[in-house]
Amino acid sequence: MQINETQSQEKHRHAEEVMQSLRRVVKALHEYSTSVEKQFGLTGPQLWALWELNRAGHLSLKALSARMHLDPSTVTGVVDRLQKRRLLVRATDPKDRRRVVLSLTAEGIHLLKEAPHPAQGQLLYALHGMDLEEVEQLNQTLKHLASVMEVGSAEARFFFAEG
Amino acid sequence: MQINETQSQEKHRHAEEVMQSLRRVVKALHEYSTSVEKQFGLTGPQLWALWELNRAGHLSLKALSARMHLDPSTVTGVVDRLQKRRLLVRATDPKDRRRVVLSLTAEGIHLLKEAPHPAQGQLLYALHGMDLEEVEQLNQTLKHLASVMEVGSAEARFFFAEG
DNA sequence: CAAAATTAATTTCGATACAAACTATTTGTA
DNA sequence: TACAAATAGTTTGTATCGAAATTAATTTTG
Repeated sequence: MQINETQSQEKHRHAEEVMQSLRRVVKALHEYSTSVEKQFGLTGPQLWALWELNRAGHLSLKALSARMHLDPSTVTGVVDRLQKRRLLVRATDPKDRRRVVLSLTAEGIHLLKEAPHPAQGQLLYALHGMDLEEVEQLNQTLKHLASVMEVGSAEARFFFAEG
Repeated sequence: MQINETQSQEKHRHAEEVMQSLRRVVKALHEYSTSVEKQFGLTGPQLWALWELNRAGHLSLKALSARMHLDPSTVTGVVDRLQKRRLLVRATDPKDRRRVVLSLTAEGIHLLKEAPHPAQGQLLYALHGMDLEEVEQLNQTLKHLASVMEVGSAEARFFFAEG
């Protein structure tokens, strides 16, 4: 098991660096997000919510939060702020009165046309400066990483001890 | 410029998926973090701060926030909570009385010995299930991405319009 | 059909995260 | 040396984020 031992240690080292990089990427995204906020008055998540809503036509709050991979309680807050600015409306679904159906207002649609893509210009810009091959690789590997991490929620709790 | 046009569009598509993956990864990390919190009473950032402090012996608040890629005002809050739990102490540097020097208490050192690695078991677990080659690739590409994104703060603001 | 379980959304609470404003101290300069 | 500029840390204010508890409506079950 010599090889596996060594590999495990190497992965350990890589994990720390991957963590660092993820932090840096998230921070860069945040910086870009606040610069957009100054121009459009919308934060990243707010813009993202509008975008998903526009793409789908209308969505329940639960459906929206599923698409955004966010907790409903988080999305409630985001929607609150968008509603306050009259960019979307809440309506009760008559078929199921628990459900809240969200749809864009004309104002919301108009604003979206002027706003940047929510996939974050910072990221677009960065990917622009990379080889297509590298971009595809990144996409592929990140997707793999995400799916493995989602599955491994329970197992991971008992894993760190051996690392 | 046919090829470059096509490449740009493809990168655009990839950007959206990369964004999605990043969100999913961050969420998975958070989920792991809260599961650790239940066992050790420490959040991810808190554990991370202790870890960095232990590695360095002692650090000013600014130095700690630099290592963590976090704003000093954020770290102030994290340190507040750690100090309240007597896991570290603040001391004024006599050579420069603006500086606050942080060091672990015996209790903090003791707790660290039982705690998991702050690089997040979830991530370790996931990387464990991937080929070493893929892990190295991911590390490399993410590092590249992070550095390009950090540099491109200003340029990116004017880039999204053309995307 | 009535009680129990489930589901959708919200509220509350605490942590993270940063910008901007502020205090205190140190350094640079005129 | 006195005054301006820079630096370290904190405070304040706002947004994000999720867990846990809550409310209201629907579905399942006994």
